Amino acid sequence: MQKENNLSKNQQIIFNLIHKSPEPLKAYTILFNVQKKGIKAPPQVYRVLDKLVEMGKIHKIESKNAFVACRNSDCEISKATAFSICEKCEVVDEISDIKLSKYLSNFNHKKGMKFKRFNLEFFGLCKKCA
Amino acid sequence: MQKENNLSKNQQIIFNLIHKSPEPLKAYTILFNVQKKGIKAPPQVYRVLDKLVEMGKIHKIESKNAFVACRNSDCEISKATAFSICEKCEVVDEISDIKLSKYLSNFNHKKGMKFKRFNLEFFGLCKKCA
DNA sequence: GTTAGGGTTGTTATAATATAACATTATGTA
DNA sequence: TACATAATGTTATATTATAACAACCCTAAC
Ligand SMILES: [Zn+2]
Ligand SMILES: [Zn+2]
Ligand SMILES: [Zn+2]
Ligand SMILES: [Zn+2]
Repeated sequence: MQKENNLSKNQQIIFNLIHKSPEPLKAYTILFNVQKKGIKAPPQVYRVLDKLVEMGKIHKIESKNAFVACRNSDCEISKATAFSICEKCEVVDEISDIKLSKYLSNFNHKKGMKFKRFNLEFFGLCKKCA
Repeated sequence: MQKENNLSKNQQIIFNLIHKSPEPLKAYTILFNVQKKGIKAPPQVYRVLDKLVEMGKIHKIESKNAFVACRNSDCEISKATAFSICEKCEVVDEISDIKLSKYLSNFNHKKGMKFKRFNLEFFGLCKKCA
């Protein structure tokens, strides 16, 4: 089994790349960037991405089909994620706001559905672009 | 200019299809279903989908790349959307909760970003599947 | 040490989602 | 009419993601 924080070779390569990127990375951008390290085909990238998401090391920005490293002590394994996204410069920040997270985690659906997880994406203009 | 609630031919065809569907529809499912009505190519579908989203008549469920009709008086032109998604049966419901909507619309990012729009997706098990 | 199982990797092919680019046709309005 | 704008039609292609199968590397049990 995978020891905590002990990533396999490909996982380490791809996580490093995402972690040091200032912006969300798309799967094929990642592929292009790791081909010199021997990762040659899409399935290799997507497998690692799936695994890293599952571990809470990265998150998928659904509206952009792109991936960012978790900046928030691995987000309880990705159960509660929130992002701000600038519509102009496309900068993405992970929001870590305990109150917001608590509020949403405790939100109860009228229809009695029990939530295990949420993802929230805010859009607007960042300070620089406003 | 487009009069309110006055959709063009293709817009009407595609909106009707989505509106009467009990579940989110994907673009190519829509394409398949409207080919007998003369809409033959992907760009025709995607153009209409973009327009209907812009009008707030439908919403895109980003995590599923699928579209649902707005059940909530057109959601202030899609500025504030929230959905519950069952991870087992995949049923999707639009959440209309004034308090939640107010809370999120008034949420202010620490970094001073001014939000214009948000999308929230909750995941869990619906009553039937729980 | 051998064997069996799980996790990871490598590889080819293909499926599914989405857009570029350009020509044409309708609709509203000056 | 004549112009502008929105909507449509069409071909080709780009982008995102998965299926399917073989090989390899651990480690734990026998
Ligand atoms: Zn996180
Ligand atoms: Zn910006
Ligand atoms: Zn709505
Ligand atoms: Zn269900």
